Amino acid sequence: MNNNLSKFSLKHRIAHEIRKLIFDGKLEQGEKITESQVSQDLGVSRTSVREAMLLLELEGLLISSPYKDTRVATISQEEVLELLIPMRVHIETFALKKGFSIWGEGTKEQFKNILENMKKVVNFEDLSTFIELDIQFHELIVTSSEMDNVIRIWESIVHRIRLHFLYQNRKSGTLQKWLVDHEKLINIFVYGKSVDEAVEALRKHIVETNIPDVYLLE
Amino acid sequence: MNNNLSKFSLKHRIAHEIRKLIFDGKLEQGEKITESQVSQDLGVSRTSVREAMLLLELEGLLISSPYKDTRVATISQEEVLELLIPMRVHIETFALKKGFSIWGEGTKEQFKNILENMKKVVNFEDLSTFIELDIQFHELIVTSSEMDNVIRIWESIVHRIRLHFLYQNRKSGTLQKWLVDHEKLINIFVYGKSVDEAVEALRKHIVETNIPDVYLLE
DNA sequence: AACAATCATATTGTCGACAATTAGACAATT
DNA sequence: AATTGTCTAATTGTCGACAATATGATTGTT
Repeated sequence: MNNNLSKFSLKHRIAHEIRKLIFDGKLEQGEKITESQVSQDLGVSRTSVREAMLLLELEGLLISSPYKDTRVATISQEEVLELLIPMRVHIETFALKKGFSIWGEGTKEQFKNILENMKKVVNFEDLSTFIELDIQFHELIVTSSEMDNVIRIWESIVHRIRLHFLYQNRKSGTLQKWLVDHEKLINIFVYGKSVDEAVEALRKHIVETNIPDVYLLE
Repeated sequence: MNNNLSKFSLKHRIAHEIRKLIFDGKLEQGEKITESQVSQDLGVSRTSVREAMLLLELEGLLISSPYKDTRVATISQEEVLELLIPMRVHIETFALKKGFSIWGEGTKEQFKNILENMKKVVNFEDLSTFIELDIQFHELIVTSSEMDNVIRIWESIVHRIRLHFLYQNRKSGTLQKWLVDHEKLINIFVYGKSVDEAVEALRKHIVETNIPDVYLLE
């Protein structure tokens, strides 16, 4: 736990560490995770780990029942495609509607920065980092709406979607396409004038990047 | 904390108690709530109260920032009407689609039981109890889908909607109308054959009971 | 061998104590 | 008078220890 640039409380930093283990594949679906082990590994007390794991449970990343062991969640494709992604679309378009007109130059710069960073990593086919940037991008949409609470709800579903996405291990070569997609979107956000156009573009972006073609045909 | 018919862990029972305080108006919007006070009042340790309050924070019922005091959330009508209720509609209709065809007699009995209980309290104009039954009704829709996780997401938004609803202090005399509404709905659930019909009826029910007429006109 | 009762171990649940941080009262400085 | 610094009280954050529970191994009985 060298991560003491604390701005977040310990439980949040621990939760972040565990999330990273899961997203990096160090912890697999259904694998057991115990409080004391994490506690030892990170050199913090079990109480803090408990609170972190409670957070993760409510994000749907961990599953636990009283006195039984805690495990990394398994993801149901049905749930992700039919429930979580539509909810995510609703949350992010809501945030965009509220935020679009109040964005200052600072926010627009942040969008452009994320895009620049994406361009930097696209050639390395570093999916993990790219996904991290994608999350940053969507998180910015949510937080810049300045609607408190929305970020909380967003977090309660987005990590599960991300996990589903990772387990799909997509074929390589799609990063370039994905980058172009983000570039178009950010241009509409930064230079566009119409909220409705931005909202529609975002909706399309989320659906197309998350739902496999085969599923859309049904 | 006489509530030791434990089937739920202590933190869940404590969270339930605090929720009750809020829904019964004993704790008002923006009012401060401290861990040690609750801990003393209920005769449990602060650790358990902390975990309970973390749950409530993630349900949007409490607000806290590091080392600062914790307070009962204030509710934004905009958020409830434009974000939470549409999300709720999506969650419950999803659950209904998944559950409708697998419901056994037991589930149908439970729906009928809830309706009977509603009939018993309708004449007392006991809004609080009626809302409790309404929650039970909708919770049954969600849990009987047998999709794990859905209940978790549902809980992360429904309590906030309920709070908004309570603060509206509606005029009396509406309970009878509300009962009839539930009766129709449950009949469609129990005796109806078409999922689509049930889904559409549920959607209509949620929107109509939660969104004031004035808002719909816009 | 099959089955049930008992026990051991691993893990989570709960607790009280101490540490860190904040906000407000009060004092010192300009 | 306004500002700045210092103390104090209230509150949240973190910790290690002990209690309760579930699971699987072991033993005993048929």
